Amino acid sequence: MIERDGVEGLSMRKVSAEVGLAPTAVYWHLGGRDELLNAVLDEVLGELPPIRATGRTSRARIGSIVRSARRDFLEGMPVLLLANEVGRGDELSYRTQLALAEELGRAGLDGHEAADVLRALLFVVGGFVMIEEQYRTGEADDFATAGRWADGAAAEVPPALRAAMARPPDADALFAFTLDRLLDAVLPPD
Amino acid sequence: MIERDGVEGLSMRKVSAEVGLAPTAVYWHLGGRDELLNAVLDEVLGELPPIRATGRTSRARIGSIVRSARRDFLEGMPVLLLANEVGRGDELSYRTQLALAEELGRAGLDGHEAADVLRALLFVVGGFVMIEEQYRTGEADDFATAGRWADGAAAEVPPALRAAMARPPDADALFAFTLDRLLDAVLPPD
DNA sequence: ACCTGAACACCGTTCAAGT
DNA sequence: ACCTGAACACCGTTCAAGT
Repeated sequence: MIERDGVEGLSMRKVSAEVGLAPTAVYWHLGGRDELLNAVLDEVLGELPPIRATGRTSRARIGSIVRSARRDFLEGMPVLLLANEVGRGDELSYRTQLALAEELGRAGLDGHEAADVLRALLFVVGGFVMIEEQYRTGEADDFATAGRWADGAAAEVPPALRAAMARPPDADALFAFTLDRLLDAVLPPD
Repeated sequence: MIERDGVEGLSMRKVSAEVGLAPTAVYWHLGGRDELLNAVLDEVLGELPPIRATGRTSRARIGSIVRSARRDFLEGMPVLLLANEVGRGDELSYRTQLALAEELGRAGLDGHEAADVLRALLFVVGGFVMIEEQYRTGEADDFATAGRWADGAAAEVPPALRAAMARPPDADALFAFTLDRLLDAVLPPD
């Protein structure tokens, strides 16, 4: 039901109808909507497959973890939104945190700095995914600022940049670009 | 009302009561909830002050724009959530886009690559802000994975990193770290 | 132990009717 | 042109009552 209509599309009354009970029966079993959502999330979290890095260099392996985290989040958006709604978003990323920590250790990073790198990567993934979801959810005219860039405004801006901003962003390419540059700046050389 | 209770705390019936009319009167004037929200957003967008960069080097100026964008978003979270709800999140960042474009041009970037850099910075800011909001909204036990890091699990991970991950993240420091590294990798030298 | 029905306090929205 | 009242189809939740 959450997969189909999102978290906000799940109602106690619909759930109980699907199960063939009165709405109030669910309250006896679980307590309320919040408890139901948490119970669903518990179930989902228990079934997540382990994360495996691919690649030879540790940079490649770290990149593969981050990329697959993004893919997993994008494919399981309803679950991510559910986790965020009940305030347990970080639990969903725990497996990724572990895999990254292991690989960052192998890359020679440790302590405070390694934690910063790990979290920077995680925040960037999470941020991209949530913004991409905003774009996906919106209508066709969602990319409203494109028109303004195409118009003659912004005289101080170089025209080639203006033209590039008038085209909608390619989220995949933008993510690859950002991740690449960030890894450049954040991993030890070699 | 949105400032106080968030977008989801605004209801047609409360609004109309505040104004001293029947709920249905609002429908005659505006059309519905969606139109009301868009009208509010229009008003807010019209009153935004211009963005001014500070600093001598173009790197400093770009950094200042990005930092003040984050500050503005964090201070005006209800407005950001409103803009996202009605699918106009990018309009809220248009002033920042303009300021960045101008400054990136001055830094010698143009065209496709400049657009990538601009959007990478924007996505990172937006992503951080939205994730920080998730943390702010949650309960005290929200940082649930801290406990797991403190526990003995994750044997493959260096202990100093494990200890660092057991402490909750400092969003300000993490953002400064991420922005600094990203600017290193993304701006032309000098 | 498990379930129901009635009830309360909410929603967004439509529409015929009033002035 | 502007507003109201009644109504419809929803919510989450509580609680006394049933078996």
